[in-house]
Amino acid sequence: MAEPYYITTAINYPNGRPHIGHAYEGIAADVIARFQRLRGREVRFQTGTDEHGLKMARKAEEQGRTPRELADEMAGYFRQMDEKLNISFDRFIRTVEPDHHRASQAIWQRIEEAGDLYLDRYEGWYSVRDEAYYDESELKEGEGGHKLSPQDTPVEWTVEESWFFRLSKYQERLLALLKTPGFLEPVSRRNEMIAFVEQGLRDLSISRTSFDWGVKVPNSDNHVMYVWVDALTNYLTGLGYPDETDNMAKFWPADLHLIGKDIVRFHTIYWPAFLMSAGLPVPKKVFGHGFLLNKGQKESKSLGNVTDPLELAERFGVDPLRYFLMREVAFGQDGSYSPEAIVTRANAELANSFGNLAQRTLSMIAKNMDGKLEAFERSEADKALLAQVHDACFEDLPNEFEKLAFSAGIEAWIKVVYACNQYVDEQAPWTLKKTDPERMRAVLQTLFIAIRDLAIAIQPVVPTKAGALLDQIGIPVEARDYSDLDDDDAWFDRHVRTGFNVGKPTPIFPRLELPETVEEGG
RNA sequence: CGCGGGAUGGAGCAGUCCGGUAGCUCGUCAGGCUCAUAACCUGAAGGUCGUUGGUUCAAAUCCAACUCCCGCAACCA
Repeated sequence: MAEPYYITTAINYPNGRPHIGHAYEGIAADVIARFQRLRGREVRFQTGTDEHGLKMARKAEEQGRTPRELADEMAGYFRQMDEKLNISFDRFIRTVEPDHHRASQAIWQRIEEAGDLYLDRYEGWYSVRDEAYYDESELKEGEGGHKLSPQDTPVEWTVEESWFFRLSKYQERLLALLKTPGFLEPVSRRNEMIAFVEQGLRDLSISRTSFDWGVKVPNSDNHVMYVWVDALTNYLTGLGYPDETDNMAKFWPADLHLIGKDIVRFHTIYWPAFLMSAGLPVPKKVFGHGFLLNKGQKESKSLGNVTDPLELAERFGVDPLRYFLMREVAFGQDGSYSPEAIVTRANAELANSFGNLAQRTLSMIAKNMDGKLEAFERSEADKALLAQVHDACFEDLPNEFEKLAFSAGIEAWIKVVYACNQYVDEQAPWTLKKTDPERMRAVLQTLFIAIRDLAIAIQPVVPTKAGALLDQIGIPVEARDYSDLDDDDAWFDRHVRTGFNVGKPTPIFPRLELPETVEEGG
């Protein structure tokens, strides 16, 4: 029975179009999902959009339309991006969907039944932008005597009736959870959250009466839920909560919530507390990845350096873009990207090293062996190379990916690609062709085996291209799992027996051109 | 005393948690090969790992202090 694996991205707030950060998170989650599938696990992968809240309501108002109209349009862009980037989600959830309202209300009621809610009046300085209240002592004096939040956002004195969640009650349990190795990664984020909890937790205001674009609080119709209560619940909605579905039994608690570093607090403090209160298990792991910087600068509309991820995918190809993002940046840390960097990385590793390895090998087989494979004797050098390839593909890359160290995993993989090219050079099959054709065939077939392993291993990162290569070398779709890497080349014997023919290859990873540099005007 | 991240050969980074010959890619220079996507392979030059002090037989890695850079208003992972 396949072991289940449930992974989620944060659901995206669609008050603008998707940007590179959304693409990054989606791609990373997709790589994990595909990786776990190749490991033989039964994967459920959920992503989507978080459409409630004041900011959406205001944005819609500005545009003279209903929040729902805005949400429909924007959610469409996000979904379109996911499809374009080959994000293999099982469910794209929208928080406006009826089952989500039902789930949110259900968890609310559980929390209420646990005695963790109370109605109170909330008076305080509220920042619309932050969607948060601040204590008088936290405020700063802005220009003209206006009060500002610690983030320098304007605050207004607001009085409203609000439901409160007894967050303080869970302080000790949360602390224990945060200290559980592996629950929150990377570790730098963990220390931050522990410090936050140790400061002491205050009860959380979790409903609003000032607007109505959200999930209605049960039996309290003038209240809508604080966006985070409803947003976080999406992870349960998709499994059928509150019904006791097969999916709930199989996939909850989630194996991994993949999120940006800015929302770690919501996922590792509020969310577990809500779950504890509702009597549900907490997620096994939360990972807060870093941000992508555009040549070292954060992207922003005001700087005018916002990149449309679809445009990047269009320009460089989906798989090269995916490869770049996973390879270039140490996952968990901030990273930087630029067209130059994408082109350099993709050309050096995908085109020149891996793509060209496949191309030179397959075309020699096609030309010098009529594309036919045969049983062959392996020399020490052949065995050594294949052992190295096997280790990288079957051990190193999977081990690193399991730790979410994508860059390190791909590095192990590309190292062995280099080793293959080195082997080609040392063996010089073009010379063997004249001096020792049998040996030449052994060399080329050794490479053929290596290429198959390499292509299987890299599938999560470049699924389309790896798939195309595997097609070229005749590996059936059902024989491309990681477990197939360990079949003692039974597949190769099959290939020989069935008389598989290697056709004239076409390059899988063409070199990319650097687009005309557009000089910014002075 | 706001919070956090960073400082490693020309550029971009890994290594720092669990001290022990400083590693990768790009670039540069020299050479090899010609099967292949003007691709591939080999070798070389180039770093007192931000500063100062401490712990240690030994510090990029641990401790203390300091300097500089970048995020933390909006759009926004």
